[in-house]
Amino acid sequence: MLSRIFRAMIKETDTFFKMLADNTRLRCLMLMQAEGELCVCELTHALNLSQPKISRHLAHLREAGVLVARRNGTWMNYRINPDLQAWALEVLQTTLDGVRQSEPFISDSNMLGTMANRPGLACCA
Amino acid sequence: MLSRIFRAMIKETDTFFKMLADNTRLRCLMLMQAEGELCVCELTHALNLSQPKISRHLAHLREAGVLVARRNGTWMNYRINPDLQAWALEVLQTTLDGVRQSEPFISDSNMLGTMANRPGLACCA
DNA sequence: AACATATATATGCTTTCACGTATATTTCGC
DNA sequence: GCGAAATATACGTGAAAGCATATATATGTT
Repeated sequence: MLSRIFRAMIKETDTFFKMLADNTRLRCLMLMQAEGELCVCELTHALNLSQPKISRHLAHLREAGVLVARRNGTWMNYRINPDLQAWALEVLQTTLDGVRQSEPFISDSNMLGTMANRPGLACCA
Repeated sequence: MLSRIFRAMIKETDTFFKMLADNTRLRCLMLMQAEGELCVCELTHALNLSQPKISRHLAHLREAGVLVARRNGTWMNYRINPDLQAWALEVLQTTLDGVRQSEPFISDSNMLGTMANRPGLACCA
């Protein structure tokens, strides 16, 4: 079985860090690193920012290869690209461990946790 | 002995990544992570870039708390701030491990290695 | 003090990037 | 097909950031 041979190569190393160099994008990434797949409305709610703003940043992250997207009905689910270079994935995890106990991660995480009608967590489950 | 209690706190997490988000700065940082302390002329030679360009980026890195500087005669030696948060130091090491076998790190490292009259490595040692 | 070396800063310019608002697109249920 | 919900994009604007060139500062030597 010739499974994934090619990793999602980010052209330049600094491109990866450019994606982490914006607070909105970083908050989104940290939430996804912690929670896995999230949709636009969950991120919009958690960060309390406008939908276009979130959507545009997610598009950037996707174009850069940092995120992958999966459509589920009207929802678009984004998650960190599992085919990123190993060192890049490790950087994300290390960063999460570093910010886990501090703002804005705590608030974002709480907002997400208390969100009503999350698409993934069906109301009737 | 009340040694270092306070770590060099970077105000915002994304500020740290902004510093890594420029190719010139990243190349400098990777060299310093690998080699330790380096002076401006060594970096200028290794990256083959203009002195003002290197100097300005080092100043940015210093202002952001990512680097510390030490004067030695006419030379200014820069090194990665050892008081950075642990996760930030780990990110730098992980990144170095990730780029060690690829360009531009290989070339930069070679250029540094073959540089004549390096200030640190005295000619008469 | 004059000079050379190493480094830092200033200036003017161009590009990149993030933003808010408005609008378009996609999908689903009817 | 139509309306509603979720998401994406377009447009105009302002701020930030990088660059090259020129120049200033600091240190050591004579």
